Amino acid sequence: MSDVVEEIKTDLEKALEHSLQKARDCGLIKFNQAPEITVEVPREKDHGDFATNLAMLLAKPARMAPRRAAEILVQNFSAGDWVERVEIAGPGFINFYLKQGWVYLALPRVVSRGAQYGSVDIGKGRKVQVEFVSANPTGLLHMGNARGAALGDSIASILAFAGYDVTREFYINDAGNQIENFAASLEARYLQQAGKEVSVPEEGYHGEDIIATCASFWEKHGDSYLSATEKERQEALVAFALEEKLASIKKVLEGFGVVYDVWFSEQSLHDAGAVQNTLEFLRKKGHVYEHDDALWFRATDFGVDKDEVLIRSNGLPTYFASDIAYHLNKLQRGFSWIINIWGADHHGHVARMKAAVEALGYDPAFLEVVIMQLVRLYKGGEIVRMSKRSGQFVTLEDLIEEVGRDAARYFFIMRGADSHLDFDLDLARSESNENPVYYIQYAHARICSIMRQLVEQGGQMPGAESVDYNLLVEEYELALARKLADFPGEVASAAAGLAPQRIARYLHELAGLFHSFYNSHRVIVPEKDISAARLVLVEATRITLKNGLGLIGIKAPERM
RNA sequence: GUCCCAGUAGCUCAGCUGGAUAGAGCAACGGACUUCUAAUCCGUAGGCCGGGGGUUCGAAUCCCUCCUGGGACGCCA
Repeated sequence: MSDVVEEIKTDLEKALEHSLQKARDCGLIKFNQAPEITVEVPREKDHGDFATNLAMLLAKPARMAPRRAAEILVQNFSAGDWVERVEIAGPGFINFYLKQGWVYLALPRVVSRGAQYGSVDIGKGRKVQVEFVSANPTGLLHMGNARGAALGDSIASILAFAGYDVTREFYINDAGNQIENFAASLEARYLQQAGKEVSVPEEGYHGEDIIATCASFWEKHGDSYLSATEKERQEALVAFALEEKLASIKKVLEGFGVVYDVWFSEQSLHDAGAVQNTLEFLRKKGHVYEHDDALWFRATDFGVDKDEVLIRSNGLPTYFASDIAYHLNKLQRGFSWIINIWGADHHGHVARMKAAVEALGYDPAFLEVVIMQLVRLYKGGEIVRMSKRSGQFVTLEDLIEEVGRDAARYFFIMRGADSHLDFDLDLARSESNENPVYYIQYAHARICSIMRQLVEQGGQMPGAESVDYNLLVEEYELALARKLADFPGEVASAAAGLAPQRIARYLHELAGLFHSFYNSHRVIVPEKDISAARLVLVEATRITLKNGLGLIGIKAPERM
């Protein structure tokens, strides 16, 4: 247990429970059912270190004025080691004021847990899968994919740190309609390469990357596929292009700090007969029907407003059909929490997919879809228009090139998934005080600099257990230590809410407290004892900053 | 028309599983480098939390309704 805040909360809750029981036994207070006892950290510092609203919750069942209930509770309250005084305030809050040193309980724990500080076990090893990006392997990664990558990867890291058994997965849409389209586009470019007058289909892929792909195909195979059948030619082109595209996507994502555990091919589901088997299963369960030569899923049975086509009248299964097979596959692999990160343009798909999960005989709550709102790119104060048709858009690769991996990742996760993101390229690129990423990294670099200074002066890091923390009495020292103690709780909240932006905000606040401290006090001072205590304080800060930055995939530089 | 997301300081947004006096960054203004990194700090100013109703001891937070902006509503994915 490294969460000092949680420990004290629990202790206080237990003490309150005893107090309540005692008061009831003495007949001072009467009620049928005890309200839930919770201790919270008040927003206002003046309201103590911890507080409870128990007396107010008690007012109704005990038929008693809340302040009176509070008085009884306080009179029967036996304080633990750290409680200095208890006060009743406002409408009936009970505020607990702790002895100053309690915040320093966290420091030796941070140091001893090191890279593990902040990890919690709310997951208890539960198997969770996070599927994200899953971009069409027919093109380049765009800003939407980039946001999905940053969000999905950070969520996965946070869940892993919170005790879940996490699998990161990329679903490769290498089957269906868009592959037909892809094939036709590739073929057109190939034939153009051979000097023929062919145009890329209207609905095809017009990007320049396709031309480049065809050029490398031409280099390898020359005109040997001119005489082949259309089918052979297209298959060869598609196989070649998919391999090249996937390798490139993988490489770019790795450059963005995103590494997957599983790359799952949609085509493999068709090859294994999984799509057919899934449809057969649904048919047996009576969830499908035929209409207008197509096969439909009766989503309306599960409260969805429209049914959905599984097999088109031309005999080809829809994307939805293979997606159901894919989700069945996920469930069969033992994931009891499946998180999909989807763009807002797919939100209509959510209810249907949940209905499908239910139709398959699983709890639809197993499936959680994080819908992220779209990204608008700004440059020079104006929106940068992205258009697939013209092949003109900013790719993830361009973005990393232009603003750097760390700034890009920070900007994508500093807002909640459900808020529309205006990505200001100029701001992200600026290496100035306008850029919050550097603010956090700078705090880390500054601490590293202190450590270098320490070594240069022949000093060394004191043992965290041997330090007298009571020497840390300055306001900034207390605030910093208090903030460090919050980290495990922040990780738990971020995991529960799938909210990496909480980590970003936390780190920004932590860095801010450090900078304030740094500007008012020196760490390495002639008084050895104070120096030792401060060294542990900043070392604990460094560890926490590094761990937190790791969760959102941002580097913690030692120098800047 | 139906559904989803958003509406909080001049700008971009936190806070939204209900708590006490609503926060941060940027922008504005005034200060701080002979010191372990000034990519920093200190201070000032800035608000009918879109409008209206309701639930509650208590609402930015929950419910209803209206307004505004974005998105989705295909035998595309």
